[in-house]
Amino acid sequence: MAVAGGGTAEARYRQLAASLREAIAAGAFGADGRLPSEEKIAQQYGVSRGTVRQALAVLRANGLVTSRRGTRRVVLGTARTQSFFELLSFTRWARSLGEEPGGRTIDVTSCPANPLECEQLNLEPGSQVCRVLRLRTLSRVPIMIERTLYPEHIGAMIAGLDPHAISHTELLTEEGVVFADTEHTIDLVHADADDARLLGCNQDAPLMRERRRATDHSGRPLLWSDDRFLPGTVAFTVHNSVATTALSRRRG
Amino acid sequence: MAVAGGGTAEARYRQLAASLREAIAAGAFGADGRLPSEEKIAQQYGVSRGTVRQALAVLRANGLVTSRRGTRRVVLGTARTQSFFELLSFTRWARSLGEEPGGRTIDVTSCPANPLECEQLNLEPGSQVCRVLRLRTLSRVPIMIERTLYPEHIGAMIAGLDPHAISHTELLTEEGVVFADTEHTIDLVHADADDARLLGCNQDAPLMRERRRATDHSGRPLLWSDDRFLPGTVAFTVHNSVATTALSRRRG
DNA sequence: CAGTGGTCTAGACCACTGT
DNA sequence: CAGTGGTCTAGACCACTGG
Repeated sequence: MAVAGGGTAEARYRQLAASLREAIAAGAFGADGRLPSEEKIAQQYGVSRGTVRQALAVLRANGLVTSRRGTRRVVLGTARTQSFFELLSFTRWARSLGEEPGGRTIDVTSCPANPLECEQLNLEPGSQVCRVLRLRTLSRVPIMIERTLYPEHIGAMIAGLDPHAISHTELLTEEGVVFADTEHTIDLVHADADDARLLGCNQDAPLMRERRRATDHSGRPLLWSDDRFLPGTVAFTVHNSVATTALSRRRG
Repeated sequence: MAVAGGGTAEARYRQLAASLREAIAAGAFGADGRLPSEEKIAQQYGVSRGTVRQALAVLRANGLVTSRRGTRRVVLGTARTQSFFELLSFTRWARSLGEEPGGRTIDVTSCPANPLECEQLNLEPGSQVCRVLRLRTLSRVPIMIERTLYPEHIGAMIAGLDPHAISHTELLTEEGVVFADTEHTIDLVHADADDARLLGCNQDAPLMRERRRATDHSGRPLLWSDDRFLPGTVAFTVHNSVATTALSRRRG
C-alpha cells in the first residue's frame, strides 16, 4: 500500500480499484455477483461518486465487471491473467509466468536506415539506426527471435551492453526512456534460414509473429520490432467491451 | 450512421471526439501535432472540461493522441483502421474492408454439452447446446472456418435460419441479443481433416486461430467460438497506452 | 513560475431497467 | 415508479513539464 519514498501517493481511485478487485476475488458480492450501487460504494469508502466511477472504469477495462445503464454492475470474471500486451517486455512476461527469461544477443549493427525503416521510425532519409538480433529463451529453451530496430539515440544506449544482458527494455527504462504507446500486430509467417537455425526448427516452419512499434510521450518512435515465436509457446489475449449503444425499449 | 428513430441523441463527448478525430485527420494542429489545452478546447466547443476529457479519453484509447501530465497532448497517428476486435463480427469486418462477406453453414446440431463445454458456457452438466460449423468467404474465396457453440436459448434462434444467411451475429443483434463483453485468444494451430477439406489447404497446414467467448450484460455466456483463418488473410492489431506512472523529476 | 493534465468533489438531470 | 448508471457542469487543488 505505502508508496516507496520519492514517489507520489497512489490515486484514490486506484486504491479503490485494488480494493474492489480483492473483494471480487474473495467472492464478496454473493452468488449473483451484483455490486452495490455507485452511491453506496461512495459512501462506504468516503469518496465521491466520480472517484468510484473512475475505479470501476479500470475494472471494466480489465474485463472484471459489466456496466449498463439502469442495472447494477455484475462481476464478469474472478480470475485475471495479465495480458501479454500490458507487460510490454518479454522479461516481465516470463517472470509473471514464473519462468526464467533469458536472452542471447546474436548481432548488433549500426548503419543508415533504408527507406522503409525511415518511415517506420519517422526519421530523415539516411539517418543512422541500430539493428539488434536476439534469441530469447524461457528456462533455457529457445522460443523467440527478436529483430529490433532502434533510432540512433536509443541504439547508443544499447550498443554498450553485455551481450548476455537479459532485458534491454528494463535497462532503457532505468535510463528514463518511457514506452508510452505501443501498437502490436499479430500474424503468421514462415521461418527463414536464420529463424530456423536459431530456433531449431525447419525452414518454412510456421511461426507466430508479433510486430511492435513503440513511441514516447511525444509520439517519437523508440523502437520497431519483429518478434517470431515458436507455435505453442504464447497465446495473445484481448478483452473487449461494447460501447453501450442499446436499442430503445422493447414492448414498453 | 444516424441513429434510427427512437434512439437517443449521441452524447456530446462522442460528438466532440468525432470532431477532434476529423481535425486530426485533416492535419489541423500543425507539424508538431500539439493539441490545444483542455481548457481551450472546452471554451471553443462550449462544454466543460470534464466533457473534453471524456472525448480525449476516447481518442487516447484509440491510440490517436498521447496524454501526460504537464504537457499538451500530441497527435500520435493520423490514420485509424478499425481493429478486428472492435467489429465483433466477421461480416462487419469484411464490409469495413470493402469486401463481400459470405458464409455457408455446413452443419448445425443440438446435443448435450460435454463437461468442457459446460464449463466454457457456464451451464449445468448435461445442458443442451447448439453447435454450428460454418465456412466463411471473402469475395467468394474461403478464408475461415468457424466452429461456434451456443447455449440452448441462443441456439434456438439460430437453428431456423437459412443455411446461406450471411451474418448470424447481426440476426441475433436484431433479436435483442447484446454481445457486451468478449475475450479473444489468438494462437497457431494445424489444420485437421475438416479444416483442410473446407479451406482447400493441406492437412497440418498452419492456421491462425482466434477463440472468442462472449457474454451478455449480466455475464451470462452467449457463445464460444473457435475460428481458424488461412495465413495471410488477417492480421490482428492491438493498441496499448501505459498507465502514466512516471518517475520523480530528474536533476530538477 | 506559468501552463497543463490528473484527481477529486458536489450537485444536477436524464435514459434505461426491472417490477 | 423507484433505483441505477450515463452524462454534464463548475470549481478546486495538486503534480509535473518546460523554459
